[in-house]
This record gives sequence, structure tokens and C-alpha cells, in this order.
Amino acid sequence: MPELPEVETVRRGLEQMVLGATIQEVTAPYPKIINGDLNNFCQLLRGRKILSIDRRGKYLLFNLSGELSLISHLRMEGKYFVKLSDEPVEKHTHVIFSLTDGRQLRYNDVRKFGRMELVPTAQKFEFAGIKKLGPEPTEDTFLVKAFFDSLCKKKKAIKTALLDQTLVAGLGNIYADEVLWLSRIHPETPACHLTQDETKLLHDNIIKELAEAVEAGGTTIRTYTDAFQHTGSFQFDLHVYGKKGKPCERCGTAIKKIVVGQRGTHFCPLCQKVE
DNA sequence: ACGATTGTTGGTCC
DNA sequence: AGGACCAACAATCG
Repeated sequence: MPELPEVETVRRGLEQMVLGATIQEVTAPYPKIINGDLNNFCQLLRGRKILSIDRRGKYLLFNLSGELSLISHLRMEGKYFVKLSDEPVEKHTHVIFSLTDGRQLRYNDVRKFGRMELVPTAQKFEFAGIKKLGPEPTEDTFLVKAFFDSLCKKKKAIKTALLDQTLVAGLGNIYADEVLWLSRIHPETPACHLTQDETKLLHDNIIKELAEAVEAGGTTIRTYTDAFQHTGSFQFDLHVYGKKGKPCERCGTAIKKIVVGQRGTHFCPLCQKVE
């Protein structure tokens, strides 16, 4: 559920709380979260200072002193909390970074799907998952022409194409459904069938929607909170996600829920035309 | 009570 | 090459 807006909100919170902090010790009660050797991970982090925190797609990148970066993906339910060391550790806390100032950065993840890994800072964008990412959804980097050219070559459903992070980075199941509703495009439309006008509209809606969701602090559907444990408010701006059976805000037709590419997909059967 | 559902990435298989 | 499918998990929903 953390898609780009949620990850960006987490990043901003962490930036406020732990920028400049130094890691004293790392423990991992559930070591599977960490890719690579656990002892190596803990030892390498000791004494490093958090210099900056980036985001690329849905990945968080902690840039540390000594040219080392920690790449972290929250997957479904990963969360970061910052607490005083003597505060009781929450259930489902899997990695604890003790800081030299008496606080702890805690990674919490009910479903244990999240992963983190250390890479040399110079190679952070070469990391497997990040290397494959398409452009960030901003005017400067996400270009309509390239988007149209890629869609042209894809026979798969446009919804599936939006979730594949190589065309544009950051959309997940919720925002994919929303931008398709906004653009009046049926989620099962083969990507190669979109007209230039539809592609332009979809492109513009992706940029606008994700930016607005960031402004709202993300969407809290079930459990998402940022590093301050604050919920987002964009769930109040959703039009189709989770609205099965409710009237479409544009035409009053009941919103349908189907499965597209093994993902729950919400749309209006009247104003999102097929093909 | 218990099976289905939830969503992201990466791996496998074809 | 790239698409189809599944696994990694645990909680919640019906």
C-alpha cells in the first residue's frame, strides 16, 4: 500500500527526525528483512551518520557517511518509527537502529514483505530494483512521447502496464485505478489501443494525482502511517478504489470491481469505455 | 471457524 | 523477450 505518495511522506518525516543522526548499533529480531549477510549489515552500519534521505519510485535510500547507502522497500505494510530507546518496542518490529542520541529508528512490518540492503552510494541507482525503474512522475522527467511509444508496444491491459514500474515509477494498485477513472479509460484496454489524446490525459492525470496525494500526506486505507505515525488524508479524495457498488461521482452508475492481472480493479462501467 | 482476500516485487517457467 | 503465474507473510473480512 505504500505507493509513491506514502513513501515520499515517510521520507519527509524521516528527514525531519533522523537527518544528521549517527547509528550506534543495529539489531534485527527478524533478519529475513535484510538481504545479504546480517552480521556484515550490522557491522557496516555502526558509526555511520545519516547524511541525506532520497526516494526513487517506492524505494527509500538512506545515504550514509563513508559512501554507503541503505536501500529500503516497504512493500505492503513496512513502516518506520522513531522512538526513545526505553519506550516499549511495538509488535512486528523487525530491525532496530539505535542512534547515539538515545533514540531508535525502528522498522516495523506486519507482513514481513519489506526488504533492505546496503550498497555503495556510488552504485545506488544501479541496484537491481532501482535500475529498472521508469521516470519519476514529474513534468521534467516523465514525457508523453516516450510514454506513448512504450504503450504502443504493449498488448497487456493498461492497468497492468501502469503497475509495471518501468513505464513510470511509483503507481500502485490504488492510484492506478484512480488515474484510469480520472482519464475515463477502462482498465482492461490493451495499452497499445490508447490514442495520443488518451495517453496525454492519462500522463497529465498521473503527475497531478500523485503530486496531490503527496500534498495530502498519502492515502491511509488500512494501516499506513508515516514516520510520525500520522495517517494521510488522500483516502477522502479517492473516486473508485474501495467504492464497489457505490455510485460513480460522474454518472451515478455502480462502481464495479473485477480482477485485472491478478489485482483487484475498480472502475465505472459506464464512463470508462472498453477499448 | 476458516478460506479468501489484501498488494509489491522478484523469481521461475515457458 | 516478455508474459503468466506464484511465493514471500499475517491479519482481517465475510
